[in-house]
Amino acid sequence: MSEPVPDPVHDSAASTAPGADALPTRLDPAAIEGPLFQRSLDHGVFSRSAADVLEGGAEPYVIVIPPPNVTAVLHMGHGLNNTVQDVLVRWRRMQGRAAVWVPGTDHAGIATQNVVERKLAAEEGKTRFDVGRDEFVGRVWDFVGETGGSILEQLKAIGSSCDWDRTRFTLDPELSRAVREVFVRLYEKDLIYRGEYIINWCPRCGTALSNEEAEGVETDGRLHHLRYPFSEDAWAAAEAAASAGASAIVPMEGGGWALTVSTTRPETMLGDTGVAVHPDDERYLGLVGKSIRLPLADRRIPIVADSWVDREFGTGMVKVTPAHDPNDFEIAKRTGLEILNILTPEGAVNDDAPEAFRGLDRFDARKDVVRALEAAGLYAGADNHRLTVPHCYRCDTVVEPRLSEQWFVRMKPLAEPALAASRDGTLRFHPERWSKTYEDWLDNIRDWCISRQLWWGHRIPVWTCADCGEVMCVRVDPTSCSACESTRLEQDPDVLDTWFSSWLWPFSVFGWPEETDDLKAFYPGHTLVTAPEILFFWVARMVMAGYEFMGEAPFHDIFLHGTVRDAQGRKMSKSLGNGIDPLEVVDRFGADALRWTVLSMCGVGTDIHLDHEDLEAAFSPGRNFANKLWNAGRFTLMSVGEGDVKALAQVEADLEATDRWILSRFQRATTGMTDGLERFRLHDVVDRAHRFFWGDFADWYLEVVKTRLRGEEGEASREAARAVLVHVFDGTLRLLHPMVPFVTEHLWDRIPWPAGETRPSSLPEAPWPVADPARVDAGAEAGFAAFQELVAATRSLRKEYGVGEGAEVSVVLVGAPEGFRAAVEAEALRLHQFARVARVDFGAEAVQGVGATAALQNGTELFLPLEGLIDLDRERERLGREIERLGGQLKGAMAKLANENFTGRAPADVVEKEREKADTFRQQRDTLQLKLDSLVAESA
RNA sequence: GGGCGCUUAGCUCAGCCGGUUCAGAGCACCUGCCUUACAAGCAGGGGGUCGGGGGUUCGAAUCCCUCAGCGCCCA
Repeated sequence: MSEPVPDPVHDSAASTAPGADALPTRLDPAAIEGPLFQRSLDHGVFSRSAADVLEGGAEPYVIVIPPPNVTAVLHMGHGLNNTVQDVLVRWRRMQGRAAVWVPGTDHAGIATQNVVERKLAAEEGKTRFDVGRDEFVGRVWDFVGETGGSILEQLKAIGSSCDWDRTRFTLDPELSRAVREVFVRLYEKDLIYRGEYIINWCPRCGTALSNEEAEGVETDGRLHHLRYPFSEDAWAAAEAAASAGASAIVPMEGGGWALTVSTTRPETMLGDTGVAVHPDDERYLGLVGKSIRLPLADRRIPIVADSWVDREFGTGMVKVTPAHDPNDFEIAKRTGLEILNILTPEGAVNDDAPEAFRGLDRFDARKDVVRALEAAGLYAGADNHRLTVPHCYRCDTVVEPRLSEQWFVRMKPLAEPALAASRDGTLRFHPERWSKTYEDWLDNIRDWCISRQLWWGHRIPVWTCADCGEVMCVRVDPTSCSACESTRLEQDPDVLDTWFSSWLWPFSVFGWPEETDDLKAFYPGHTLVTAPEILFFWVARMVMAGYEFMGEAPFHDIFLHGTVRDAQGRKMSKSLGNGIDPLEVVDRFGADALRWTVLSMCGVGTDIHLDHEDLEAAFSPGRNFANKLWNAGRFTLMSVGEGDVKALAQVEADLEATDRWILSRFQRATTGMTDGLERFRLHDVVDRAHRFFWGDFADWYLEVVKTRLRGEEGEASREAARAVLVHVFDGTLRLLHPMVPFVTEHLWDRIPWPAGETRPSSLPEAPWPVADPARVDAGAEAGFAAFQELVAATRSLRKEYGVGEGAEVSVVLVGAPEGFRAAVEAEALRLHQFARVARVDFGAEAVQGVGATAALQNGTELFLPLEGLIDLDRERERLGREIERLGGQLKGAMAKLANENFTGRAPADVVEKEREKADTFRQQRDTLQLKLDSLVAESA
């Protein structure tokens, strides 16, 4: 059930009398959020055109969304990421910027293909090869058409104010054209090349991966020691080496000698084509050039020297498997060793290996090889060994290093400007420390393997002529060979890494390579918001692409937020089942609650812990805040009432001290929050908002004006209070709107407006407050702080001695400074309201009699006569404790002031402050000491 | 092995360039309140020698060194 959303400005038929009419006592987010969001969409509040910038002169503010996978389901990581972006965008929009937040999705090659392959297997028992490439790709499109992009709808539920008309998909024709253009340009510049190298291969996905996609996982493994017998011609050299102390060389039982090599992957020995030692390793010098007989395979392989070998590791001799290890591959290239691939693409032993092992999965082969070596007396045991094993980042299968022909991007030239941008401050990371990680990666950049043996993605635009072998990389599909005009052309079957399209996102979404108005208006963008996990995958590469194709960085501020974890600190994941569904949170607590909760935990560089088993505990702070705001709004609207409200300027003369106080506090909140947003300190922003709205506005100001609003203090006072209330509440809603957009907008719609003042079209379009220095009133703040202290001290004493909350008391203030006395007299009514003080007396000397005493900061003795209620011993004890505490403070301050080093070296204002502190401590202590003395005297 | 970060109240975290009554918030806890905006609330309260040690300084939770524990990234 949703109540109709009044729309005083856009909808001429709407009620012309906004107000608190029948707001329920509790906020019902489900009733307001959907309709409000729809209204903003209907009025195009989130949309900006290039003309706004190019013709209207608006200053742009651009964020491109980290595109979620097209098949993804919204999780809390998205919830956090998009809340942060939305806060920034809504804030800048209110500041008058042409704010454009571009949404969209990523085709996610491997992930999406996996989903459809599994579906195909489950529903029809078929593989993609059974249905064929065209049919399969068609089915992926069908699947994406049905469920793809639903994550974008889910983003709307949390209030994401994207420019939804600009929604893009990395496989859209325009974006695909950008990918193709980039490929051809880089190819023409010789920055893309094809070559045979060891790449990371996922046997389950059946494709190459980039280095970044192979995630190292620390694993407890075994380091196996294998014995390779020397060929007969090497026995003499082996014996010499052994007697020279080479412990890795041992005599064989049946005669002859063997060496020892160590490996964590024994099955790879089937593909060994050599053994390497360090050229400077004197132990093995005589062996280089000799050969061994590779067990099981019964091949003769040479011993070579290569300086890559680490003399200290293991025996200092390493087996060389060029087709299955990147370092070994390099050794082989340098030393001319043969390259022998012994694994199939699925990770099983192939027919180039000894027959006994063919067809075995790599892990079974590992066991069998060990067994066979054992049987041959060539296994020398194993040690426990901790190692890092690469896993496929999509399916977690152990990645196999594999020799294969793939396409690569030469990264070094692209990395240079991206590196310089960080070093010279063009790019600013928040938190700053990530710049180091970014720079380190770019500094040690390696070429990027971009081809994937998949069907879902951008197909590599390279054709080979079957007749003459000509290779063509072209922007438009060729029909005949450019060299021999043959029409027998074959396109490279592979597709490109998904990141090869997302690295273009900041400009491809605006129509590049066309020179569009959008591109002119909205490139470069401003802020990128993401998690550190994709710093290399995406952020660094976007910067590179930005410089290469647009000549400048795609954004300048990079905000990296933490990871959402469960209560035990584990990353939320499907497999652990510890995830939180943001939509469930929205249903139960509202989008505002979700947003506020997440933001309040968004400390700089910290992860966010949420208990998936107790959503109530996790999200109640946000819900409670939104509800508090709701109720403060209800009260404000009800007490301001229906009649005309004056503008602040009209009640200037009638402003009271508390009005000046809240206005001053509001200026400080505005300054603080704006500053926090500029510095990406969202936790601070939330904290300041909370302190101002709840601590100042709701707890004190709303209470203070109650009697005035009821007209108990005259019409002028009432009108001033109403004007201030409306003014400050309007400003408060504006300050809070980026964080909690729904509850603020619902309330703001109902605020009465002073006649003659222009009302903004809607809260999302209302100008962000700018602090007015003229309204900062230190005197009013100090005065009200003293009043608050008096109230708190009185309440505390009342509680301490169990005075019932309803019971009235009188207080005596002894030694009150003149200004304070006047202020207290002026606020007598409020003192009654806050602390049930029925009567205040002022005295010059300590009052005799039974009661409780506290010393205020200005030295005033607060005395609460409590005849019959007070326990004198308790009061003496309490005063003693207080005196002792103050004495300690005083002693500390005095010691500092007595220290010439302090008075001489510390800044004058610090010394002065210390002097004031000492005076205050002394005054407070003396006040209480006098009181204690009199109590002691009395009981004596 | 290299790099980055963390360790502050029972829990999650603030505390930015060293100096606001010997450290703050939320949650949790204790006590009292359904006071006509709000019990998703109000009022009051307990709880921390800021991981250990050393140093710089007039002054350190804050800067430096070191040790211990934890986490992340890269090889």
